[in-house]
Amino acid sequence: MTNTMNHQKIDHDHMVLISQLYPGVYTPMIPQQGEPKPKRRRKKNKGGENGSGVAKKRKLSAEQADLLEQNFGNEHKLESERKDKLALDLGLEPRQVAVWFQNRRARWKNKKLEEEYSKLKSSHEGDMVEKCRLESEVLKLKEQLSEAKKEIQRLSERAEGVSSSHSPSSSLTMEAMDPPFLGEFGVVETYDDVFFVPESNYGPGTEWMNLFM
Amino acid sequence: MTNTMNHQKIDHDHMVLISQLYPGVYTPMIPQQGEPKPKRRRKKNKGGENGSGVAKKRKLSAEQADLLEQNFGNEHKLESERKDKLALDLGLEPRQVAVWFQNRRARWKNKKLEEEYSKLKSSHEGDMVEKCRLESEVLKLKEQLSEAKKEIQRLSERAEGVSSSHSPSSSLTMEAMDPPFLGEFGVVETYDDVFFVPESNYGPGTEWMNLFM
DNA sequence: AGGAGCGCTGTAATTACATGA
DNA sequence: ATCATGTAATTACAGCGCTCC
Repeated sequence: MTNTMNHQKIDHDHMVLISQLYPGVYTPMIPQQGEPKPKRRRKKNKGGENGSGVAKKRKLSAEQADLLEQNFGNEHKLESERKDKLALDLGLEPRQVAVWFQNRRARWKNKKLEEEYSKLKSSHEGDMVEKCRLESEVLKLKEQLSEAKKEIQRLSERAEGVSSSHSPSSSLTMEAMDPPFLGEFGVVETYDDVFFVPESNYGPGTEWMNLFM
Repeated sequence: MTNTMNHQKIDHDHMVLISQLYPGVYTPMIPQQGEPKPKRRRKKNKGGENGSGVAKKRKLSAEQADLLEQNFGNEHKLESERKDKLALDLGLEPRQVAVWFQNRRARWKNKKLEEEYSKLKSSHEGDMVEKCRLESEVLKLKEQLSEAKKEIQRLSERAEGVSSSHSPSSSLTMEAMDPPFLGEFGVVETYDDVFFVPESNYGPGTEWMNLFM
C-alpha cells in the first residue's frame, strides 16, 4: 500500500507529451572503441521542441536593482512601510520587494561566510608561521640552555677544590631540563631545509576551490 | 526604457507562459497530500491579477529527491546518458534533472564551505592555545637562561685567578641574550619550515599552561 | 567556424516552517 | 490565535565561459 507512486503521478499525459517533444532522444550509439575513460560523450538531439519562443523576462532593471541595493545597504531588514514605499517607487509588487530582500539576505550571508573564511585562512597561515618561529626559538633556547649548563658544570668542577660554593638561588642548576635533540641526533644546527609552502599564497578569494575536486 | 516597467505582473504572465511552454510538466498542485495538515492559508490574493487557478508547480516527490540524491552521491557530475536515464526513471524532463544537479552542486559547495570554515576555526583556536603555550615556554626558557648566565658569571668571577678556560663551542657564552622579553631574536636565518606537522610532538606537553594561567 | 552541451554564477520565485505581535 | 515577516531550502531560468566535435 501507500504505493510509491500515488502522488507522483505525473500525469502520464505529460510523459507522452515529452516523448513527443523529444522524438529521437537516443542517438544510435556511436560504437566507442576503448572506454576506460569514456571522456565526455556528446550527443546531438532535440530539435526545436520549444516552438513558442516567448521570452519570459525576469531580472529587475538596473535602476530597480540599484535602489534596492542602496536600501539594503542602509538596513537589511525591511519594515512594511519601507517595503510599500519601495514597491511604489520601483513599480513592483510589495511581494517582490520582500522576496528580493530575502534573497539578498541569503546572498549576503553566503558572501560573508566566504569573506570570513578567507580572512580566517590567512590568519591561520600567519599563525603557522609564527608557531614555527616560536618552536625554533624554543629549540634554540634549549640548546643555549644546555650549553650554559655544561658550562656551569665545568666551572663547578673546577671550583670544587676551593671553597665549596653552593648555588644560592635559582632552581635551574641541575636537571629540570631534558636534553634537546642535539644529543640524540648529533646534529641540530640549522635544520632549515627547504620546502615550498604548500599553499600559502593564492589570491584571496578562490583558494578553497581545490577542495572540491 | 525597454524594460523599465514590465515586471510588475510577471507572476501572472510568467505562470501563463510557463504553463504554455510546459503543458503538464510541473507536478500539478502538489497532489502529494495524505496528511491532514491544514496548513495556514496562503495569503489573501491582494493583487487581483491572479484570478485563474494556475497550478503552483513544483516540489519533487520524496522518491524523486531520494533517487536524485543517491545518484548525486555517486558522482556529482552528470553525463547526458545518466541524465536521460534518470529523467526517464523519475518521469521528469532531462532539463529538470540537469537543473537539479546544478543546484545541488551549488548547495554542496556552500555546505562544504561551511564545514571547512568551522574546521578551520577550531583549528585556529587550537593554534592560539598552542601559541600561548609556546610563548610561555619561551619566556620560561629565557628566564632560566638568564639565571644560568648569572651563575656562570659568578662561577667565572670566582675562578678568575686560575687558568681561564674558554668556552669550546656554541655562541652563547656572552651576550646574545637580553633580559627576557626581546621579541625579535635578531636573526631570521631562514624561515623555518612552513609545513606544519599538525601535531607531532606536543602531545603531553601542556604542563606549561598551569604555570602561567 | 560555429554551434551543441554542460558547468557555474547570479537571480527570481516558491514552499515550508518558525516566530512575534 | 490569526497574519505578516523571517529563515532555510528548493526549483527554475539566464547568461557566460569552456570544450568538443
